[in-house]
Amino acid sequence: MTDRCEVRCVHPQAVAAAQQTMPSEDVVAGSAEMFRLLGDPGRLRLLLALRGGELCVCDLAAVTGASESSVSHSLRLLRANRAVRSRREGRNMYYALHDGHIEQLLDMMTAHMGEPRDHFSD
Amino acid sequence: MTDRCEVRCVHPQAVAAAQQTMPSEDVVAGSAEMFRLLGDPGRLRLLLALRGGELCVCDLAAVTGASESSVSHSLRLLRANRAVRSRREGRNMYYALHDGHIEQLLDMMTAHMGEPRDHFSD
DNA sequence: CTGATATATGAACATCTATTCAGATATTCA
DNA sequence: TGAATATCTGAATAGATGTTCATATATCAG
Repeated sequence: MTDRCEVRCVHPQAVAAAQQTMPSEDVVAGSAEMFRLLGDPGRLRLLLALRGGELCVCDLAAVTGASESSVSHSLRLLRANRAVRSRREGRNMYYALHDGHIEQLLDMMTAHMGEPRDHFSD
Repeated sequence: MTDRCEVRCVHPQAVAAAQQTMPSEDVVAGSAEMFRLLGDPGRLRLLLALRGGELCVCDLAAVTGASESSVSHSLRLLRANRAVRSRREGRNMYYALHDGHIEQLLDMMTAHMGEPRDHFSD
């Protein structure tokens, strides 16, 4: 990564300042990946359903309207990225939100989306 | 939407409770769309760069390393979904985070990603 | 063990998406 | 006006992604 940039129209100090506050590559990649997981309506519904407490796979399928196979695939992704954790009880697997951060993100976003929009901003 | 579900293994009261706390379809779709926008590393970098204040397109291209065309496409999406707002000054377009909610989401996620991970959770 | 149930998994496929490239638009300056 | 600069836009394309279907695994009841 060089300090020189190819373009000619830059405000150098603003660019330098922005580069310094940019999180590490790992944090950026991890954050993007987590946001991406939350960015699918099916997966998001799964997580929203889990805000009230743990549910098993077929419960989640019933709540969200997706197939159990699709739900299972989604949960695997979510678990691999620590968005949910799982617990087996007999034949059932119970899934829950992994931690409070996830729930905070969900609540913040849904609250934001529920607010009336301001026309005069662009 | 019927109250009856096709599967036989459900815990009916847990499912009913989860369905009641599920946000409206609009809120779910809007939230997913916003999360999806944040879920691309290129777009996420743009937003992170804007935490320190407004920048023009070629500044953003320089900070993130993406082409100006790609940046412009990304900004259009972000603006259409109210993640950023724009302001023209002469030949330059200055972009800024649309509101504090966006910044909160970014900060919460990057802070979460920066934390050390707990091995004993699954 | 055998059958039934709940979940997980792999492959295939159709769909979506981000980038690039070429060219259009808008603004400034001479 | 015409040249130069900054940004935008549409089309095309290569790659990623979510779902389905079929099948595998795991647990329990008898």
